[in-house]
Amino acid sequence: MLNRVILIGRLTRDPELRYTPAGVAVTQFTLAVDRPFTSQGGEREADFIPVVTWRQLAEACANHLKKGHLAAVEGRIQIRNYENNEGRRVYVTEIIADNVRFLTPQSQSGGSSSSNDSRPGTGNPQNRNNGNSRGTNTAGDAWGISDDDLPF
Amino acid sequence: MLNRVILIGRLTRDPELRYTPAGVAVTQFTLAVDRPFTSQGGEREADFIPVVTWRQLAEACANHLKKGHLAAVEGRIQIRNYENNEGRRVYVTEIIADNVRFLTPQSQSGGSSSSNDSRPGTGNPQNRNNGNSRGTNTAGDAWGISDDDLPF
Amino acid sequence: MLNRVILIGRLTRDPELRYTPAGVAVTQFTLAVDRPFTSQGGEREADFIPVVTWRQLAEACANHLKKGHLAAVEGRIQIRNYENNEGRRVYVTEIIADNVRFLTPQSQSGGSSSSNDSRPGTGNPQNRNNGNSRGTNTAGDAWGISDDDLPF
Amino acid sequence: MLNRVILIGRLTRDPELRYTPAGVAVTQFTLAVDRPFTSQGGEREADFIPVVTWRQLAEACANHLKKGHLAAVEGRIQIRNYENNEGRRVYVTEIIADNVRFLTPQSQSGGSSSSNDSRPGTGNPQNRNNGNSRGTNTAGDAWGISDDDLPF
DNA sequence: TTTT
DNA sequence: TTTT
Repeated sequence: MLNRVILIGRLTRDPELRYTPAGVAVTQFTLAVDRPFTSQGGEREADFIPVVTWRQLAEACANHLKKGHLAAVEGRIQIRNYENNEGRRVYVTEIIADNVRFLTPQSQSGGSSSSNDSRPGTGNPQNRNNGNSRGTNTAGDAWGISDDDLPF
Repeated sequence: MLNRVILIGRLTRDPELRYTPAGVAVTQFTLAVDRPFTSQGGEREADFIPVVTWRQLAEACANHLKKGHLAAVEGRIQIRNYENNEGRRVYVTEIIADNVRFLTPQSQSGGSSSSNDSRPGTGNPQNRNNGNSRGTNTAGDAWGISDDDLPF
Repeated sequence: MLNRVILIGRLTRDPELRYTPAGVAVTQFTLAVDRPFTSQGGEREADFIPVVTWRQLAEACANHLKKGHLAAVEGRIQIRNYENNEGRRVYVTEIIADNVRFLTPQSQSGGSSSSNDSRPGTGNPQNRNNGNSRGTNTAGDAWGISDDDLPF
Repeated sequence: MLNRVILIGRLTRDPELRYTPAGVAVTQFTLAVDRPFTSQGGEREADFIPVVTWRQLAEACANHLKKGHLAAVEGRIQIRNYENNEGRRVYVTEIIADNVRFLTPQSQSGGSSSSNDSRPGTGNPQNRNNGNSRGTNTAGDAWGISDDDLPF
C-alpha cells in the first residue's frame, strides 16, 4: 500500500542504457550505500543496491551519471522474477526510481531529473524510442527486463 | 550514505521469533505490499518484502503481529549473503526495521514499537536473552542469520 | 532538490473540501501525529500537521476520511505565505500530499488513493471541475489558498 | 505514529550553534529546497525549511556546514510554540534532524554525521556541555528553544 | 529575510 | 563482482 525508498550512494560503474523490444529506454546501475555502522567482524560496510530507471529518467541518468558519482535516488522496492538460461526462477530485488538527483557537480548539465511520465499508452511521444535503430541485440532482456516490467 | 525505506503492507504469515547463538532476539516476517498500478499483462500485483527486526522490537513484533495484520515498517535495505547447503553463495535483500507500527487494532496491546537500542556491547541488559533456555536448534542460522548480522 | 515526507496519524476533524476560483478541488485536514517520546515536562505529545490535497485526491479524501480516522500521507513540505486581513504576512507550513492511504477500515470504500495528475494545462479533464456550480463563496481563499498555489 | 522527512537542499547561511541553559548544544540552519516544478505565475521556486539539530550532531553541523553547502537531512517535523516578546503565541514548524549528510566535498572532514544519542538523563557525558563557560546570553532561548524542547 |  |  505504501512503498518508498530514498538512497544516497555512489555508482559502482557507468550506468547501462538499453531499450525494450518496444523501444522504451531503461537504465540500470548499482549504488554503493555505506552502512551506518561499521561491522565489528570486518564484514562488508556497504550495500550494493540495483536501481532501474525508465524513459526520460533513464536517458537523463545515462547522460549525466558516471562511475563514482554521488546520486540520490527516490523510488520503490520491486521484486522481479524471471527464468534464467538454466531454467531456474531467479528473484531480483531492485529500486524502481522515479526521481534521481545528480549530486556530483557536472560540467555541462542541469544536475537532476525526475520522472513524471504518464502511464504506458497515454502518449508521451518523446519517450518512445523507435528502438529499431538499435537492433534487438541491445534490448533489455539481457537483464531479464521486458516490456511487461514497465512501471507507472 | 543514506538508506531509508518506509513500507505499509500486510503480513503473509505469523512472524517468526528466533534467537542468535548469543541469545539475541530476531524476528522475520514478510510484508505483502500492493503495487501502485495494476499490471496490464496479468502479472503479480504485490511485492513480498522480507523484514527483519532485532531485540525488543523483535519481541514486540512477535507478540503483536499476526498473519494478515497491517503494519508500517521503517528501516533500511540490506543485502546479506551466506553460503547455502549446496555451497552456493546466496544473496538476500531484506529490510532491517528500526520502527514498526501496528495498524491492525489489537485487543490488549499498545499498538506500535520503535527501536532505540544502543550498539552491541553497550549493555542494555533487558535485550540480552540468555538463549540457552531455547537451545541452539532454534537459533537464527536457520535463515542464515548469525550474530555477525547484528545491526545498530 | 529532494523533499519527501511520510506521516501516519489521525484526523483531528472531518476534511474540508473547497474549490479554487478556477474550480479545482482542494481539501485540507490536520493529522495528529504522536511524538516518538513522551516529554518529561508534561508538554504536548503530538504534532498537529496540516495536509493539503488537490484534484481527485482531494475528492477521495473528502469522501473517505472522517475525524479520528487513521491515515498515511506521503508528500512534500511547502511553505506558503499570504497577507492576512490585518495586512500582516503569514507563513504557513503544510504537507502537499500526493498519496494518501486510508488505514481505518471503511464500509463502502476501496481504502486508498494516490495522485498521478499531469501538470496544469496538460488536459486531464475529469479533474477540472466547472466550479461555477459552487459559487465563489466556497472558494479556497478562505484559507488563503488560490489557484497560484496549484502544485504538480 | 510515524513522522519522517528527508530533504536535500542548500544552507541559506552558516549554521548557528548555541547552548541551552543546561549546556546542551543546538544548531539551527535553513535549507533552501528547490520545488519540483516551476511556478507559472513567477512565484517562489524554493522552500526555506528550518532545521534543528542537537548534541553531537549539532556540533558536527556547526563544524562542517557553511552557507551554500549542499546537505541531506533526515528527521521529523515538529511544531513548537512559544510566547514572543509581545506576549503572542508563535508557532514554528521545524525539522528535528537525526541524520545529516554533508554533500559538499570538504577539505578536512569526514563528510557526514548521524545522531544516536540516548535519551536525556541516560548519561552520554561528552554531549553535556557545562554551558557556564558560554554565559546565558548565548543560550538557545534567543530562538525560543529551551531544554524542554530536547528531543530523543 | 534567504541557497546554487 | 563493486563506489569514495
